[in-house]
Amino acid sequence: MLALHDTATSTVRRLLPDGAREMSLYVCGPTVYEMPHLGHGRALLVYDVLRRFVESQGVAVRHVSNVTDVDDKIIERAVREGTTPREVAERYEAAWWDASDRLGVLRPTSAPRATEYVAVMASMVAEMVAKGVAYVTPGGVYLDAGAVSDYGLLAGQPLESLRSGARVDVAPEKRGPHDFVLWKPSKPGEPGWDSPWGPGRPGWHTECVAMSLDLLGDSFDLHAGGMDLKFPHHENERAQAAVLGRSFSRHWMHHAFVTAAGEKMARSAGNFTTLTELVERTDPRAYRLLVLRSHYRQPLEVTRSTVAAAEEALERLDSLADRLSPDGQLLEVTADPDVVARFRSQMENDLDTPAATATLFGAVTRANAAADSGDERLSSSLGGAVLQSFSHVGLPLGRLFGRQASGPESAPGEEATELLRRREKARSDRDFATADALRAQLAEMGWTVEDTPSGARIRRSRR
RNA sequence: GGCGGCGUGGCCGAGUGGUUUAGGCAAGGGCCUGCAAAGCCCUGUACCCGGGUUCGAUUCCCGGCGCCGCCUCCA
Repeated sequence: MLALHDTATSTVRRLLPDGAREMSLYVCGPTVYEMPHLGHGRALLVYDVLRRFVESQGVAVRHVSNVTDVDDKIIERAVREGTTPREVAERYEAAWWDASDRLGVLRPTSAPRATEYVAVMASMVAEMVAKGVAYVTPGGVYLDAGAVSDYGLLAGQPLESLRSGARVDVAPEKRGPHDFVLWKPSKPGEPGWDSPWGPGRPGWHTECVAMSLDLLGDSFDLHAGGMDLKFPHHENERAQAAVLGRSFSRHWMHHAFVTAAGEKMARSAGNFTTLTELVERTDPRAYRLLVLRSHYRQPLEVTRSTVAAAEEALERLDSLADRLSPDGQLLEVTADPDVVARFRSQMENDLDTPAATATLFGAVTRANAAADSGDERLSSSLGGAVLQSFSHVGLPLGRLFGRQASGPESAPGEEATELLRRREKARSDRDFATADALRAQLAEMGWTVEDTPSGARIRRSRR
């Protein structure tokens, strides 16, 4: 059974009860005011791997992830560009899903937008005001954090030691330093909705509570997001749920960041590479492999060179897949049960994807060795376990799945085919000078030729 | 200032009180090949520094040094 690190208890503990057939998952989604970057890509991949793995074990996943489409940053950008917040949000939401799709990430089962939930959020705020745990000021409606007995659980330290206002001014109307805004007034011209507290918009922390409770129920299995969301965002979500008497998430998962030259990659820091750029430049599966080869709670350095190394590693995997199954059809073989079991138990141990992929790479070597020595049964069962296990975490193997497979460059054109045919002829005539010249010509065109016992094979060269 | 984490061979990245040990990429040697490519085999005496515990520490403890994250919007 899958055990996962839980931020609330700082322990690795079982995620689902025995015999569970369904899992409910809430992942905090993006604020759509800028292009998604590599860090978002890692988030997308980490939770996609989790979801697919759980599903491969026969558990259905209800996966909700929000899109924040009303926010100060969106408004700022719209003002700067002389367009509407709505146009900005639509543009970057489209970019988000496009990048997600290209990474091979499953869409959430629901992806609600903040603007679609304003009424629900407003009534939630009203409920908190009615209960006397929230108060109204000219600068907005605030939740009294003091009303929550265990406020600060996810922060992992005493509240007094938090440096409120150390880096940013505390709003003067706040009664307590940890109080946070539930509803903020809109200035004229900004997006706003009518409310008992005047035209305004909901605070960010209210969004995810409203959506998760509404779509997953009062109590659900897992709430997830980046490390930076632990506090205050997730803490504040908990606070609202607590105050409303809802039990909320049973487990909290937080993943570590992508770093660039050791520093956190962030849109606000400006040190980011766009996800769109990555998936255009490389095989998106390489990024998934890179993510799989590190642990989700450790920072991951993503550079051209680490991505390139992942592409080479992927090449090794694809080669095996093609060797065992040149037509791309998964072989009807018994996947080696030891490899499958080992992979599974490593995955179940807090998603130990580095160990699990190491197991698979070990099986790749053994599968190739078996194939070299003509043991087809062994190589297929080992290789089958590799292909099956990787597919369970969203990584289909074989060059048919590579980026070239879908592009215009995927298949050799007439010219390349003709050169290859002539080279085969020259080789059978033992005219190696001509054969080598033709191979060089193909290399010029970006093709690598491999001679196999069953004839020559051609594939795209790496540059 | 508080809290959390990190420092591993050329690079990325796991892990562990001692036998053989991640794994990938890159590099060198070999096998295979007409030559290659792919594949297989072999090769690196890595664990920030200083103490301590121990028969033995990269792994545990203490003290340094360096780096990063959160406490503000942020995956």
